[in-house]
Amino acid sequence: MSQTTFGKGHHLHLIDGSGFIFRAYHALPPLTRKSDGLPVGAISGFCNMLFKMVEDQKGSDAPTHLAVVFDHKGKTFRSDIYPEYKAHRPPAPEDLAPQFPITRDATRAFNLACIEAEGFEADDIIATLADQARTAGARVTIVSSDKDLMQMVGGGVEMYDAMKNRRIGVEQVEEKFGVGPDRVIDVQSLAGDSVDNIPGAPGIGIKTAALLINEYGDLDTLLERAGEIKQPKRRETLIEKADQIRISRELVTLKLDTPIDLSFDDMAVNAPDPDVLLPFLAEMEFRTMSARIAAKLGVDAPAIAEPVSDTGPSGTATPAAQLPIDPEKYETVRDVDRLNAWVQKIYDRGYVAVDTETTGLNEMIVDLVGICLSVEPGEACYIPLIHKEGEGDLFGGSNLAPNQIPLDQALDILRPVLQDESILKIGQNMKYDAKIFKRNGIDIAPIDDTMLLSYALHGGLHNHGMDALAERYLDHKPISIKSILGTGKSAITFDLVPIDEATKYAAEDADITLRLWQMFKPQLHAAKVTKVYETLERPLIPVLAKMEMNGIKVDRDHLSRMSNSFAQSMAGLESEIHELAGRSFNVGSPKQLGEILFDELGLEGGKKGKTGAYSTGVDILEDLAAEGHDLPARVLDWRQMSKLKSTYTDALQTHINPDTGRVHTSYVISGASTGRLASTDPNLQNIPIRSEAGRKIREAFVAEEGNVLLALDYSQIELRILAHIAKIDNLKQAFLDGHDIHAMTASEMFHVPIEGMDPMIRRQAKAINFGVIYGISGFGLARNLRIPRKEAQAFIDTYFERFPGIRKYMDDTVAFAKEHGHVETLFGRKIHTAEINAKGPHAGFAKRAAINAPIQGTAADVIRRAMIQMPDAIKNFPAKMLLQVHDELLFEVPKDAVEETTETVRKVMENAASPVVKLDVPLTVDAGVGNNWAEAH
DNA sequence: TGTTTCACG
DNA sequence: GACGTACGTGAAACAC
Repeated sequence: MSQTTFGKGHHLHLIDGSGFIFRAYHALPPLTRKSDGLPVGAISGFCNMLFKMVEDQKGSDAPTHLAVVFDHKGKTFRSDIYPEYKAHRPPAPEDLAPQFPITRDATRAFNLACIEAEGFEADDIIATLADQARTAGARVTIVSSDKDLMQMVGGGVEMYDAMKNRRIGVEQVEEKFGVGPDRVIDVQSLAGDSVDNIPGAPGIGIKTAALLINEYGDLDTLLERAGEIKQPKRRETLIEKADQIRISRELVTLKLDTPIDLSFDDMAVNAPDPDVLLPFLAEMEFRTMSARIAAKLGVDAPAIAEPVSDTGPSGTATPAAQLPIDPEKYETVRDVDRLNAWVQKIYDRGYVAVDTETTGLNEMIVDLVGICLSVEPGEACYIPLIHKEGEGDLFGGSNLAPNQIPLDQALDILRPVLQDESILKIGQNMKYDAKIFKRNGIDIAPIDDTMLLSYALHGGLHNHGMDALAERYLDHKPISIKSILGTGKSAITFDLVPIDEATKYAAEDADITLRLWQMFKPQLHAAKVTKVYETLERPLIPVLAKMEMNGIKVDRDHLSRMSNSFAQSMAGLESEIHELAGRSFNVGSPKQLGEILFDELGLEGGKKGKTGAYSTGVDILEDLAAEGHDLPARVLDWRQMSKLKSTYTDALQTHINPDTGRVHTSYVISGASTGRLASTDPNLQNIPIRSEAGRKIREAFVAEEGNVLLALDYSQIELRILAHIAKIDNLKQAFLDGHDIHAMTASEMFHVPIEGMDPMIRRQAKAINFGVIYGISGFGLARNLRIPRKEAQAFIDTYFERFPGIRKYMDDTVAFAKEHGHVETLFGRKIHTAEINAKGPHAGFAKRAAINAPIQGTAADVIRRAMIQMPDAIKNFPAKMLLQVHDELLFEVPKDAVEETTETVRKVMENAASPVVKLDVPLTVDAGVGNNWAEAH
């Protein structure tokens, strides 16, 4: 490619290299070079991003020119203007600093231009180049998410946020700043920036700034005419702080004349030179990346010394993801001979990745369509079993496609190996496949689950679905199921997919699963989460599978009667509401309701929310109702009925399985970052109980004839765990003595006797106790108790005085999170806290989550342990475990076995923490029995 | 598809 | 006095 003159027709990419590095550092788990322990996580992420940029941009939109721009170390000219500029920035983390210079080497190794300039920030260089390129008539894409660069957008310059995969044009800038790119500087000068320590005008944020600029045209005019502003506070601020605002403008204005010693021709895109790039990657010991990039460049991967570590049970596994993923290479197994050959491969290897394909997502209903296997990366097969083809007959049935092994015959061949104790079966979300196999007469065991491996390793960092894992850890985007099945009404089921196409999709899943397993399994030990995975995750799979298949009986008629009654009440309320409003409208629309309440009826309690819509949540409506307004009170009643009807009485009926007559939920083991389970389709963990009307819904959950429902729940488990973890002696003692913990708290705080205590006082103490678990704040407590914020803060201060251990626990936990990037439960479960070092409003959020996680997570671990022991503990009883609701287990038991079951289950639950953790407080369990779930509570 | 509201622990 | 805050979930309806 010959470059003569840079300009029209060219496309320049300017990459914010420093931004890339920080994002890579914070987004990825720490990684060190095996040979000498050099931290290389950020470098690895940086290289991956560079490579991705180069690879992704090969289309017509490809850059013709590209430069990676870095911040130069040391002070910039902005510090001379304003010494406080970025003065509060902490130094880079210790394990990041040594990686900075190497990222420059990496850039050059990829054959990309690398620019930095002393005394200037990367943003200035980017701005200067973008401006010059724009003038020359070229297109420019700035790869960065830094809002300071938004002033450059327009006239052929766009930004691209690589993390969010989002282009930022003039429209997006207007969204963010409320003004066009040409006025961004003005708005920033007024709003300032706490992160960079740009003062701006105190009391004025982006919203107000945009308002002012839009009204007066530009900053100079605004400052000139500041005296005309109506609001006294604003007027004074703008007059008094005019100099400060002008300094802020200097700080936020990017330089368009930064000295740059490269020409555009130096930035022309050229392919990397394998002889330069691969030795660099080898030096970094990036094994997987070297292999992948070598493959892309069409050369052999360099040899890198194998680290001394076990890669799996056989110890001879191919390193994960070394081969490119090529769906064309997978085999379709169509006859018994080939299937037997695969079984032999499995025995030779000792483990196999397995994936089932079905006609849908509901494991209790769907049919098994096919099975995929993989024993080695890149080598996988699909065994189609009941694929259909042709037009089908008049009854909607279709003909079985030819050349498929009959279902039963295939299962008979696979059964021995799938049940073989010496063969490990690996799956992604194995609970699903285990249930499918169980319904087809196969008890698959032993098993490993890549979803749960990832959960144990990376809990809190990201979700653990296969697509996310493949993209993040294998840098591969799997074929989407939507592209195979279509969407919406025209979607088909998997048995209707042509077998050739099905093979590519399905076998790829098994291939990916195997690669993920080869990557994750050896990491458990180093991450110190082997125990977590082996005792809290993996053994839960069969327990939950059994519970879910048990299901719970639901009385359809009861629900149906309630639906009718709710419908009637709602109709009555609706006409009342319309009359009060003076016109008819959709009561279910928060937007319309807000307009009626605040615009048409003129009630107080204005706007909020980022969309600008009125907020009409319970809090607001209750306040209005308390002031004596009828309409909001009626709406609250209507809302409650609408919720109960749509979410429960109506929806639950549709979840009754026609074969079993019962409702089967599905628990997501890796759903909650803390270790809690999540229940879906339907969610049986949020069945109403707090309100009288809602409670009736629990009556529909019933026991089979001759049986009763038995509910056992931990009493105050989170507060007990808090007392233990934070070492609060008087709290511990109260639990040991069996005292009313909220009354005792109130007594300690307000010096009132427990006997004859005012219920209001106890209520407040209770709110504080719960608040502590959630990472208390004056604001939150004030809102919860509906008291002034000052009072709430005073309560909290008193609380911390009386229980100083709590303060220490909170501070220590946040400090631990900041240092390690995660917090831990008493059982060693790690909950990563990626945002903990974030700035701005994010920070408070992350802190509270970090404070809460060890408490909520330890409680979750305890009940997991109880559940895992349960099948063995009750194996001689005719009892069935049906549901888990965070601190409660629900059983279905024949009437005559209730007492012995209760005592056995109670014992297991109360002792579930030991012997691993010896709690200083006893765990106690309350039990209830009844013909339905409401009675059992 | 994202937002709002509300059900639970 | 800038911003927005109790922690963890899932589902349904509305609005775009």
